[in-house]
Amino acid sequence: MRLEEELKTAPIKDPYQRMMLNILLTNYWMEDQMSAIMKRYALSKQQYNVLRILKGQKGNPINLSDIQERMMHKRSNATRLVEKLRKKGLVERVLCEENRRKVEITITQPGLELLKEVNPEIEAADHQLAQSLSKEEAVQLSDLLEKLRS
Amino acid sequence: MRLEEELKTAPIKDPYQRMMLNILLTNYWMEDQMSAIMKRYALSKQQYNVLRILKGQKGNPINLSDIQERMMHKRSNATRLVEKLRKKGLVERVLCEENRRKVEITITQPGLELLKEVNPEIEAADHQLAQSLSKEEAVQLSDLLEKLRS
DNA sequence: TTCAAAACATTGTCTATACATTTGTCGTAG
DNA sequence: CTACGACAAATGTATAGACAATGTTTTGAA
Repeated sequence: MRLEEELKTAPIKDPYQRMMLNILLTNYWMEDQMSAIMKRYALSKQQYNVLRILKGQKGNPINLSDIQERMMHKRSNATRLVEKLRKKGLVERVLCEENRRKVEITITQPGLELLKEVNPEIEAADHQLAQSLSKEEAVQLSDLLEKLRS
Repeated sequence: MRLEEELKTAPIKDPYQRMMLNILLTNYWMEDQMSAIMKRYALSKQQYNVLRILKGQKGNPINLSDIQERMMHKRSNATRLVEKLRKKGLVERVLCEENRRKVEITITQPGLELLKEVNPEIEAADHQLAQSLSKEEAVQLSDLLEKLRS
């Protein structure tokens, strides 16, 4: 949907500024949809993000600062995020013995099972949201975004 | 920059999910940069957003629910946002006499002057951030995003 | 005419985020 | 061996955001 129409604003002439606003708006649009799913599982998007990172570890523990590095929102507080996941029994914290400054985090069985439930829904939502684009267009969009960030 | 490299994750095969993550990541990347500018003017991104909407009104007042409708973050709290801007003297609130449920908001002279200072910086930042894309690519990216949201 | 519903805005509360500071641990130069 | 800087995590605090509940004013149908 056309940016100006959606924001009910006058035409934005500068193509770069228009692109930036389009990215912001699309992001909000996506988060709107996604948060509906997350909410049903009582996960914030950051919590889901962390769980996915842990799953990507395939059983290997990872410490807090490495989690933080892999999160999108670098500024959010990994300690408290993980603590919330721990209280729900989705992750485990173990003090690292070799280097006691570090804390190793692993996903638990219940955490894995939760992901097994949530992931297909997310994937379905991704497809549903993206239904107006072909696969080729999706690839093209990724390419442009990656070029933008380069 | 390649998504997987940036998130230090295994290859994401599904092109739609990859695109979605790319949008999220690009958005974070942009907000990171933008918030640096906003902070120097002590404006949150939503506050800036509201000021821009008001400026787009060209002096005509607009009420709170119309502001909310034009904001990207529909869920944020227009009352409190505007109240913060009012405390800084950037906007004015007048109770609408014809329909006393409404409150009319207008941008003040200091508000306009602040925008006159901030906008060029934002525009410059937009261009600087987007320097790796041609104008044509920026247009193409906007088109794809708008098609995605259609 | 009246009153229930709708429209607008405000307020309250809980959680998330940003940012700075503090605490505990390690490595190493002197 | 020890003092200091760097590192990793935890904590404190202020602000923003989400969401529900509430308070007014207007509207429109019975």
